[in-house]
Amino acid sequence: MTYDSALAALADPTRRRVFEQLRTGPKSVGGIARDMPVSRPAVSQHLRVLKEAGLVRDEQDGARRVYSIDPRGLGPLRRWLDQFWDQALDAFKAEVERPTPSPRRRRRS
Amino acid sequence: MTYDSALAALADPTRRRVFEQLRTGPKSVGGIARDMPVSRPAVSQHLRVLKEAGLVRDEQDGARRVYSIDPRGLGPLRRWLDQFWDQALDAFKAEVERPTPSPRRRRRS
DNA sequence: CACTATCGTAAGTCATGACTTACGGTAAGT
DNA sequence: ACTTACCGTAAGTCATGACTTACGATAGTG
Repeated sequence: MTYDSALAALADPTRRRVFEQLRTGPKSVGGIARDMPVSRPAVSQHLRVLKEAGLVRDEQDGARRVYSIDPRGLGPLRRWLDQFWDQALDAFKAEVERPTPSPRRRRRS
Repeated sequence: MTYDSALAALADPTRRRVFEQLRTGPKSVGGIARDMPVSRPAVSQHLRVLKEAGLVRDEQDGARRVYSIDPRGLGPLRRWLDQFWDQALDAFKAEVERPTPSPRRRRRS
């Protein structure tokens, strides 16, 4: 739900690959696992983490279960990153534009 | 350097807290560790990971070592997130607005 | 020089989590 | 009803990594 669970979920490379497979559209569990080097239960577990992080949604379709990206899931992470980016840029700018080299003592040539 | 190392680096809560402490400006290792529940060597190790991910820079200042955020470090992650955001939204939109199975959709926003 | 402050690294411990196989449960086809 | 396809969960294994303490190296101070 928050940006930290999204970060934790997207940190693992395998899980991120699962997530990226949904970028083109909804997909079933078996369809995802077919293009991956891990077992199907592993994919299920990754999807569980992604779902708990609010990044994907699931929908029953007969015997299959179709997963798709929940676009709102990336919102918090995006906002956190943006805010962070702005503040970091400001601090960096202030650091660069500083006229006098340093208020530190000791500088006797 | 790339978005995956940035994701891995920012996934850990403690390391993210170290990173967030630099948001207000440069800080020394001891200064960071003073506001954290872990030891100073732990902070050093976290800073090492952050540095290898290109998220922070370090500068020697006497006996101290001052760390600051490298604004360019968040670039790849931001770009990846944006691209992902757009594509996911398009796929989601096409999925919702589907009166008939539409073939493809190009970017719009 | 002796002493202190600041920091990085090495080594070892320990919990977390990413896999596997095995199993049970539901839906569709014959 | 039987068989097949699809999927989630449980349990167990094993590597990764986040800590700790101990130590050494360097810079400033008296």
